[in-house]
Amino acid sequence: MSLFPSINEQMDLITTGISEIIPKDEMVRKLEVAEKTQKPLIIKLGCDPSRPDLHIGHAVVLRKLRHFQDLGHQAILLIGDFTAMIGDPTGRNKTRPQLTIEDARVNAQSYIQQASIVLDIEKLKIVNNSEWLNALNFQDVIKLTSKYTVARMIERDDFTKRYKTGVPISIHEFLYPLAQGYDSVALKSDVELGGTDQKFNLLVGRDLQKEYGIDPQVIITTPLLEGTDGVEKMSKSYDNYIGITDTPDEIFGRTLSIPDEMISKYFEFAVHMKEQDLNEIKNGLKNGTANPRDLKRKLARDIVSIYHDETAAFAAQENFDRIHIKKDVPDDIPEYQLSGDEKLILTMVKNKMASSNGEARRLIKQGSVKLDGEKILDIHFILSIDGNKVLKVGKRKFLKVLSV
RNA sequence: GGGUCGGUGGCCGAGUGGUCAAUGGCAGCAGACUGUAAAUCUGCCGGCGUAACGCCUACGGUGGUUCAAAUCCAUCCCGGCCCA
Repeated sequence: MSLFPSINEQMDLITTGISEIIPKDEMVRKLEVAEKTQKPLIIKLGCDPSRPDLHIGHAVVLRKLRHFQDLGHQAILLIGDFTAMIGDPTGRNKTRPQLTIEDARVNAQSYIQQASIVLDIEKLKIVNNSEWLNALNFQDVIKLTSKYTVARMIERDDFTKRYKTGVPISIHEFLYPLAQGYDSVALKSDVELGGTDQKFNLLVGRDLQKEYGIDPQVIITTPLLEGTDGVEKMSKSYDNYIGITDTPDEIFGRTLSIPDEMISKYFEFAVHMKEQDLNEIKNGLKNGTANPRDLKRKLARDIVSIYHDETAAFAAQENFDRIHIKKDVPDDIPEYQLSGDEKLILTMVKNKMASSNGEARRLIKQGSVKLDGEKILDIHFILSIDGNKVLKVGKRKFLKVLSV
């Protein structure tokens, strides 16, 4: 009995939902060796604990790692606690902030917890790269740097750009790809996963393994999912993300806001829909038989279902309809106990419906504040104790004001 | 080490003695519209108290000149580029 499914079956799963696999025949060869020796392959995925908030864009590659777990291989989640102190320059036009090891630790815990929604945490091996990178002495580092040339390093787009436009590049940033590559040496990884933006770093790992006399890793890149704006890659800094830990209402609403052209890409990579169903959707969109609105609602429900469950998905849809279509009040809204007469402005600031008194006034003047459906335009309005009321600010901030 | 240019609000970037809480863009927020939290248009967009208005805090740090400084001077810190 083999530990693994057939090579073909494995390759089918491995090659779905990815961007590139380099080189493909080596992947097959490694699977053959695994089959022969009955030893699982070591699959490495590095994570950067400088940003602990996972979104469904991260989930694309996490799910790929999960695929390898499901095929019986050894998945390793590498926490870049050491490299976080360097700061990954990838895709940046400026130096990334460097973290302290303590920050990195705390973030890593949160990362792992969120990742466990996607991964089989029981079978997952988690390692910190400080384990071996801390142990390197200066001589080791020099040896490591001697394996790579400046010319190859500045080939990288982001470095080239920064160099040309006079944005500073610190020497330590050159060390990041080398450190990440050294991780592959230390782990003797057979495969390393990463987003397409990680291609350079992944390839460095492959090169370094060769230099250190290790069978070089295959690299698999997954596409970067665009954010809800459909343009920039999903990222917290663009505020176009759907967080893994977001509430069902948030996930639902944010998903609906993606541009129509993104629908099938989201089904493919965020939901990992089966090819057959996916084709159906693509065709429906192409020849106009499918309504993008309905597809998007399904997409939103599917995504909520992944990170919560189906019941939550339908509840979120109902809430959404109530607020945006029927312009009604959602189910659970925060409550606030009024203890006496209070200026409306104060209530708004206290309940974080406005960030300052000035903003609260502005909101009132702009006619975005409603009390029990009635527009309040007087910035001096006083909330008094005469029964419970619902305060609405903007489109989706609600507060139940209790007064007894 | 030398030369030179620069450090402005969340970000980018104008401003070079008073009319500057500081043009413009991005982001953010609100309103209208929409199948949508998208797109578009309009408005707002440092803080505090208002009716027009006032006050406080801000233009790398510190100290100065001046009735008056983001703007001038001194000094320090940080960065880019060029030369060595």
